[in-house]
Amino acid sequence: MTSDAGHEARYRAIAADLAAKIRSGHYAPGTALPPQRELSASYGVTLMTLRQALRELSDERLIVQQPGKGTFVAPPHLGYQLDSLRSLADDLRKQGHDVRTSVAGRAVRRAPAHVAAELRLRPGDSALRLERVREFAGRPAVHQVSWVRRPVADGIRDRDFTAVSLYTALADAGVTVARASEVVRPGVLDPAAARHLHEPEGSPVLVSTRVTFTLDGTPVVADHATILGSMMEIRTERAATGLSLTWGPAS
Amino acid sequence: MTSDAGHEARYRAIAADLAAKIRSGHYAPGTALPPQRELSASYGVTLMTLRQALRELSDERLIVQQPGKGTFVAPPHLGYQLDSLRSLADDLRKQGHDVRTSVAGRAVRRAPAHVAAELRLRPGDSALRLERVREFAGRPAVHQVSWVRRPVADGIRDRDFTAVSLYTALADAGVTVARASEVVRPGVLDPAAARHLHEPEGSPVLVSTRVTFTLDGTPVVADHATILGSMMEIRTERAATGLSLTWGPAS
DNA sequence: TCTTCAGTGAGTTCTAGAACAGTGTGACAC
DNA sequence: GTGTCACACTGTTCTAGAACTCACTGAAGA
Repeated sequence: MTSDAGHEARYRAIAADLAAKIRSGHYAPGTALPPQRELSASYGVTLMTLRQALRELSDERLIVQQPGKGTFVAPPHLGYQLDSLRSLADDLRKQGHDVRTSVAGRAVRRAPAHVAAELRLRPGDSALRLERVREFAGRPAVHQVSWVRRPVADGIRDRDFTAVSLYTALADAGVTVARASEVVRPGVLDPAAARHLHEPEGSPVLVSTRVTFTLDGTPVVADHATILGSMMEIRTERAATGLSLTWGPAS
Repeated sequence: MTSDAGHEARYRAIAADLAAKIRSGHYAPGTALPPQRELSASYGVTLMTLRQALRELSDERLIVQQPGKGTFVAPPHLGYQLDSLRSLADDLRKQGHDVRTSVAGRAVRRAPAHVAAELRLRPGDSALRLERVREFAGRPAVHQVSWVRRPVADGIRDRDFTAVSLYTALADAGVTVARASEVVRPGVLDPAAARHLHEPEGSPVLVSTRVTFTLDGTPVVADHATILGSMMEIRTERAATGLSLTWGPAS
């Protein structure tokens, strides 16, 4: 059958449904899902089909299966594919996660020295400062301050950044992003970011500093992100065929 | 079923056999494997079981499946391109830095539960525990505990690990490393590692957990490294062409 | 000559069970 | 009390098919 809604496989539909229930909190992190036989009965499919759905969720690290014990909901899962040039929020949404962005500040002002250096500005030049907080699973997870070089900034300063990613706005303004350079360091939560992230000072965090370049090598965006260690981790898969790097769940 | 060598799953045995045939050149890169129905018949298993074996190989990126066309052996030769599988120390040495290794412990003992899970050992199985401290620029920077699966461990336990990297020792012992999976989290320095690293407890660190696999998908090494944040950072370069990831000294 | 369309063979999804392997519990014997 | 064992419950592996989609090919029709 599979004749109903388009041509999506049954197990994919089940996986999507379970994923939605996990993300909505219907199945809370740490709790056990119903037994596989029970789930397969309630979805009206075979154990094998249900297990294929669970495998999808397991690949996405949404669940953890333990022989003899049960299937448990993993801690909140963030997956940010860094091997593309997509923005963080775009990537998360592509995976179906609900990520909310709130704008804590937006203003054109003089860039501080270290930003001016990253964007190769003259001292005293102004740029667009965009301060955002990313919420995942109802909890603030990332505090991000982005500086955008002018005149690019003037074309995007009035966009609604709660609904549109910075990368999308840049693309709409005709700016093509070619490459990005990022440095990630461990750190502890400082007072300024702690206010936005509602986590005690001194908590382990990842501090990401990223500069994004256009095709002609001009730096257009300088990013400084504080990422809660309790919410995110970095995963790499290295093989002879290549390398992939992912932000993922803190487990 | 599974009556012969222990209780290895049938599909794993088939995956290992196919992987060996691919490695030996019996199935050359770029060529098509026999159809699934033919393979399932020749192995005397169901299509579902054979497909589970193929899924393993697909996860290892040894094969590429194309609906309507066939199953093809992935192009690259996997034995020699270990550049992307360099160890952390090798990575730094290639950048011209002087890295010293001291061995703080070496013993065969029962693997703790989380290690046994990562290496797919039976509870109670023993493995080689190798504890090393990496010094960089004259200061201890990384505390690393590696567990090596037996019988591989028996072939390398007497090597001088202050002079030879674990990966090199594995290669000398005839163990070909195919891929590695690594997770990096931010953390704060715990008392045990603080003793080796001469840094105050609570300092920001990166905690790396890595599992390294052979060609047939067997996990051989489970690594747990504590990396001082004041000494090390992660750098990524992203472009349309690909991704590179390097460890580097904090600047 | 060009288009269409049925046939063939490939991978993919699914059914309806059965048996196996860890994990925990509770009854029973000591 | 304490140890042991049977049993129930969990995830895991496997069988023997059947029907599906996708890619290609070649013959029939326009």
